[in-house]
Amino acid sequence: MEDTSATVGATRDPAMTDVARLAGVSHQTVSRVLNGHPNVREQTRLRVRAAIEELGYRPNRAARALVTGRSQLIGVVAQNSTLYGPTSLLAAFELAAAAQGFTVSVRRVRVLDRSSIAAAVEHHRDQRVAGIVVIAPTASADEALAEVPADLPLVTVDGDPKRGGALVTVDQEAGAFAATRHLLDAGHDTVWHVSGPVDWFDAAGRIRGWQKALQEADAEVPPVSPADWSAASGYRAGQMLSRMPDVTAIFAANDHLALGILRAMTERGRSVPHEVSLVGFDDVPESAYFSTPLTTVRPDFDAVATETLSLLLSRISTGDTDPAQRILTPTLIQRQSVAPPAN
Amino acid sequence: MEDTSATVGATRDPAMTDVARLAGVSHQTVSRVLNGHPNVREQTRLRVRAAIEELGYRPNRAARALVTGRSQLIGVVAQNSTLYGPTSLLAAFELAAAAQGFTVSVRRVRVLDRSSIAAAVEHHRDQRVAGIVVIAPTASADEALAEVPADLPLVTVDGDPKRGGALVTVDQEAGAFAATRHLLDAGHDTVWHVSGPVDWFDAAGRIRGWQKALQEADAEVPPVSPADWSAASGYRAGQMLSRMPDVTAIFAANDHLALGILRAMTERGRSVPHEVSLVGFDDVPESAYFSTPLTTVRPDFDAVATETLSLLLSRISTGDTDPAQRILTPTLIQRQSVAPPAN
DNA sequence: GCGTTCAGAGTGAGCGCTAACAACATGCCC
DNA sequence: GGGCATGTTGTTAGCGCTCACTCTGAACGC
Repeated sequence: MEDTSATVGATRDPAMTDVARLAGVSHQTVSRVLNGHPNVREQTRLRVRAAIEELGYRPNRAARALVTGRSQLIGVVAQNSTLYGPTSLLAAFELAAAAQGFTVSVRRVRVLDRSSIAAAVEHHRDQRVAGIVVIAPTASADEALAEVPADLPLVTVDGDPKRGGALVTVDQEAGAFAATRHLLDAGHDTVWHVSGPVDWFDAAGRIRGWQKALQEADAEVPPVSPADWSAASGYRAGQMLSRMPDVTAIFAANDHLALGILRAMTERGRSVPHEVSLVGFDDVPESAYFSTPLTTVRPDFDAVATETLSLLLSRISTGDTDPAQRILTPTLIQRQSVAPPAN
Repeated sequence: MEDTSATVGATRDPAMTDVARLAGVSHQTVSRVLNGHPNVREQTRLRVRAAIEELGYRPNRAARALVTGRSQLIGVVAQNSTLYGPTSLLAAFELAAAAQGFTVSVRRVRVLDRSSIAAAVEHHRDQRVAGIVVIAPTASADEALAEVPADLPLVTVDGDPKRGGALVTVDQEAGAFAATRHLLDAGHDTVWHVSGPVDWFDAAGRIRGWQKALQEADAEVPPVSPADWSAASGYRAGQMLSRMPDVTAIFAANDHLALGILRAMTERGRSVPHEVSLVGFDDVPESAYFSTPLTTVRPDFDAVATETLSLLLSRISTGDTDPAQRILTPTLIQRQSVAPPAN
């Protein structure tokens, strides 16, 4: 190939006009081919495609974004954490978005406070994203969102179902209800709960579902043991609970808490499930291999991700802004950490 | 299509000329203020800033990118997984990049094969990213990278240290050596190894470090038990090892494998650490709460992330393309899963 | 025959910005 | 005062695209 392009490296990338010249058409025709417009003769289309191929032409997105005012960019605001749920969700979302031809730009915030979230959203607006997804699992995150102008498609994940706007989340309450109900059904008089941080909607929802199941069964509602999501805090809560002989069933707000509880129980010689039954939440892949395989509740993070994307894309294309909620029900996964009470 | 936008703001976003008009200067002066050029009178600068504030003006990045040919975008290619290491790394990288004013666009690939990676890299080139980071932990990923044109700053993470190019990774060999050495020091005759998938460089490096420690100690080198990174596969490998009475020490290629092994040992009534000692790798936050708190090796993912970013940024600004490797040494975290052999 | 339609092209403007240069005032030297 | 550097600002020309046009010729109806 010793033709016109013989000059070395420093030449600029080929532009649409270069393709047009090579194909013997106008730049507009190249644009039409690229954007799949009708009214281009098949033969012309082929010539253009060949020229594109030959030059290794790639459209300049910046130029397109400049003139159209739109981009194929989706901004995501997420917390800086490696928690299983948000992580799974984000990975699934990125994959799904890529499949739809969208680029995902992720902005992590160190803490979920008003100003950090506002700044992250502002950043995405600066980038002229087509839409924004905010993983807003806490009240503070949610408040920050209330201040965000509604002129940009925005979908909240794991946010407050009671808030307006577009939202996708898991039915925490139903999951917690099922977990608690399962323990009651096994014959326990009541169920104790080690919760996540109470300013998280997920944690609050799980508390509600747990309470509801107890109340409907006329069971005593014991005090909540508050924790964060970590195994360490589960361990600490478990140390307390392990000293209380009447505790025979525990619903932990996630699997890592359950792991910590499991360890505390073992240390104190209380066998799970024979003396204490335990249910977790999330179904992390490891939970089947805990020293007692864990009965837990599995949210479908893939489904949350695809729902989020489809909701966002529909808002991007229609400009819709009215509230829309998609709430997915998790399923109970039964393993070996639940048994009837000993006596 | 109805254009009933939520807000009345049907008028277009303010542009630089609008700011200029309000401030009584030319658009070029606005540009100078925005880009921190010298040679703008303080008074003028203030007037411009006030006008920007008043109009809520935000620069159009697409226009800037179009004219400069540069963007403040970093593309990341990552695998679709929730493995602790890559996840931690990615989160830390996103945070660090944001702090430097860069936007991170993540492209997930379903499998780490040649064509997927090539497509992901192409996608980023289409976006005219300033640089690319590829998390390339397997041979196939690495091969794909060999075909990528070198005209764009690219840093590989977790790739093959023997390959040229810019690379940041953890010294797997040193970590595995330390883990194995620690078990030998405890008095074990030899150490068995449950490895990660052998096409992963991490896994291969850990195997090498383990072997080296054994060889230097003139210990027998038992066959490797191959697994993937999951607790499930660790459990399967553990079932085998638990039946072999002469197995008294195991180095697992990561903590989740160790968890599976732990469970298999427990099922068979072999106590950890009294009958079998066990060391993991990664130091996942839960590993301190396993039924036996796990002695493990901790890579500093934050450091990997910041090293990656600094290496990439330096290449972006200097245009450097010669090989550069940054290899970080992990540290051994001692807990309770290692003890002297029983007899 | 002439007008009408329409597929299949091309032309020109302009999106919002930066870079290069021009223009002008100011201060300073000799 | 002329010449010249220096600081400050304005003017102009694109970057590579899409959009709204215009233009052309063939098909078709009456």
